[in-house]
Amino acid sequence: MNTETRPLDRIDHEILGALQNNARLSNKELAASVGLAPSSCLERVKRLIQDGVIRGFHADVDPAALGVVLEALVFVRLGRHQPELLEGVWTQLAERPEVRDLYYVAGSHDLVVHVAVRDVEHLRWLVTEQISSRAELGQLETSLIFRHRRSAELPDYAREHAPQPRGR
Amino acid sequence: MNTETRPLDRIDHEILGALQNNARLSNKELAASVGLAPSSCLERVKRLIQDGVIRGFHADVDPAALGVVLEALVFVRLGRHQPELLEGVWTQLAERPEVRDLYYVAGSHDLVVHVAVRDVEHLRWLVTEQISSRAELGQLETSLIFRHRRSAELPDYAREHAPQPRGR
DNA sequence: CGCGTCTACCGAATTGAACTCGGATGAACA
DNA sequence: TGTTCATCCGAGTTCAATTCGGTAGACGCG
Repeated sequence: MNTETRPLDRIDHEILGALQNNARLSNKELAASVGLAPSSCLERVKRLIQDGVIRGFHADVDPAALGVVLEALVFVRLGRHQPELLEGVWTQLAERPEVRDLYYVAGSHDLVVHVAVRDVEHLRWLVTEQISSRAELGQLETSLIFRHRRSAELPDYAREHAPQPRGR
Repeated sequence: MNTETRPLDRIDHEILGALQNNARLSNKELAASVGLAPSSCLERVKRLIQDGVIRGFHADVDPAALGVVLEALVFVRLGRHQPELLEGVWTQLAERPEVRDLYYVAGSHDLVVHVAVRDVEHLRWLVTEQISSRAELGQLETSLIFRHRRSAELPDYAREHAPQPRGR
């Protein structure tokens, strides 16, 4: 997606910024905030979704309300660097509900896994039974998360150089 | 928030699950999927927001469309462990637009910072000028992110033990 | 047990937004 | 300077969101 499509203009970037902060903005409000008629604004939003620029809309829920009392980062070093091995581990980890974020990185670790668990025993089980056994002999380190903050909005480096809106 | 409030029942959990995956579900569809009338469903969603269980709704935008060509994890070890020092570093980092996630963790690192940058030079600048200078002489390691996956939905450990819906 | 209260439910009615569509406008290009 | 085309607008229609009055179980208490 997002291939062979017209570059985003200033208004598109404003729409993306607004929807990252509040995905429930009504189309009417959104249109007003970017200076378009509702019909025109709706067209743009649909196009952004269609083109894959907007991947989805998600509610941000308090983990504590769901019984998540513990989160951790698990740093994994794989034994041998076989691309096929990585693919398998990646897929299996990505499917686990406890995994909130999965990073494949360069450097002294290979994988960084952000997990949300029920309690300490659950964490122990997850790390030893589910991760360690698949990580093929690599080093493994688990760090409890004391505090975590996630930003809603991505930086927009393309905004400044965006072309002027077309049309009338 | 979310203090001194009735525990969530089965239907609340279903609502939370649905909205995490698609925050733009119409209230009518949502109501149908959880087996409530639209008016009753709307009441519940409002209450969940009011109680802070739902913290917000966010569009998930493709970073590439915003000119993000590089992401990295920066592992920071602070020099001395003074709570006040941490507070200052935390706040300053959290305010930087490049920072997508900020973790304060136990273990061999203190801070893990997920950043999204324009290019390599931008990353160098961010790490040396903005992070290193504030980290008070700690060790610092930067790992490029080759691949990243984020799950939309949190695991729900409270769901199974949730009380039955009340009312009629 | 029987009563009162309370909470969550529903459904009808109203408001308002979402969405469609025909026509106009200005930019780009030849 | 004429043609093309994407984007815009606004009126009209459809349909969802929201309000509100009334009801039915659950619960606590006498």
